Amino acid sequence: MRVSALAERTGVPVATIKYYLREGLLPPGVPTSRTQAVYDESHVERVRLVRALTGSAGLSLAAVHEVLAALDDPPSSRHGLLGAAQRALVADEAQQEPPAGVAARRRVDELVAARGWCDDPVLTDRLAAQLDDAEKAGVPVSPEHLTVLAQAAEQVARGDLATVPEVPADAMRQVVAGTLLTDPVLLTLRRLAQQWASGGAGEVR
Amino acid sequence: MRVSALAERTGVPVATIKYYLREGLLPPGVPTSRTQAVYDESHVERVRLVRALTGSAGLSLAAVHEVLAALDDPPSSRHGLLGAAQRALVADEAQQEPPAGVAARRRVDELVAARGWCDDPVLTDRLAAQLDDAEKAGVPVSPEHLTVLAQAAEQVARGDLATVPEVPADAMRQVVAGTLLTDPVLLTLRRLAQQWASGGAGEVR
DNA sequence: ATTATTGGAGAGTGCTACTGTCCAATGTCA
DNA sequence: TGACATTGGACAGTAGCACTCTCCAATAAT
Repeated sequence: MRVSALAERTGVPVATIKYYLREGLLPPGVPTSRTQAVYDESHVERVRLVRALTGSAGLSLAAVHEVLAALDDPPSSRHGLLGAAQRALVADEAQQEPPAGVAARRRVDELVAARGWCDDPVLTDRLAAQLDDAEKAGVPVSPEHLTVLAQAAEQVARGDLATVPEVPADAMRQVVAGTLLTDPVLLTLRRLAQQWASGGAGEVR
Repeated sequence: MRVSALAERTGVPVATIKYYLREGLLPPGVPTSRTQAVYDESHVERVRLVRALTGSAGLSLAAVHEVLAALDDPPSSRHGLLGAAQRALVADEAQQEPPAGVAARRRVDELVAARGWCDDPVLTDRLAAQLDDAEKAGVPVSPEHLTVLAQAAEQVARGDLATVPEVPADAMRQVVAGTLLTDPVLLTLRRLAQQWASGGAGEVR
């Protein structure tokens, strides 16, 4: 398969594929001469993955790059696999957060302790900053509301882990790409469920 | 309060506030002369809301504009309020989705029917497109997984509605801004819960 | 009277994700 | 064999977004 065929299979313009190759998002094809190379199914999948991650998942190409690096270097043991997957997920858009208030920090620490979660500093910092943001915007998150969200998150997480296959490389793909791609799904479901919970069909126009 | 004071109160540069004024994200202050106007607390809140929505919630300024328009025009009756809030939420980033496969469409229809949800065409279309995206990326969402997500979404939605105050304007703010700002919170909680569900502290570095 | 600030307007910036153009080397088909 | 299309590689150009800068005459503060 040459570039034009790859472009046709994926629906992505040749110019864009060349760009992805240059940026290292796509491994080079196998050269058959000085000005020719062939691509295979793995390239098709990779392009589709990139498109899905930048599309509905909304990642930047830089974030996609990190995710792909993690997927290409899966730990051989099953132990530590989820840790690696987590690191890839957590780093996906590591915006440096401002300090985050002390009050928010304490609430997060209490939540983590109450639920018996482990205290990942990156994630808890981020969470504290997000709660701070909401508070500053005049829409504070009540402890009860936060608890409900946390319970739902646990339910989701259990469901996520139930789908993980045995093979490490597949497991990585499933956890990392699966989580990133179902993030928007979860948010859409939330809106649908809000309509349902608010009394349903009558409200919708 | 003049611009410089507003800037100091919110931590946003004067130039940016001028920009927001120009773009209509911030209502003009009350002019006291030809080259002077005063701003009040509502302006401070508005700036903070805009920053929160573009920050952790990740909305574009165009999306923020739509959300603010909805907040500034709350329906007087409690009936239809949630409908209006929903419309604002749903339109927040109305990327026009490609057709979305027939299979995905049917799965969504079945899910909506099974759970007794109402069939908002915009949301169900979006959901179908997202499932399609995941499938094309090689990370299909199993029916069981989707069901788990839907159940969690219902739980979240019930919690969301429990926090809604009586006053329509406040209710709008709470539902619309609250949902948008807790979207990222929910996703962060999901990652924390995944670490917890995967065996916890041992996995984390 | 002097200095700082204001609203308003327009131009300029930096970043991201492409997109277009050009090239000589190579492949494809007549 | 020749005409034409395609390829990899390099670089410049573009569009959109969210600011940011500069300028201005008219105030406001001291």
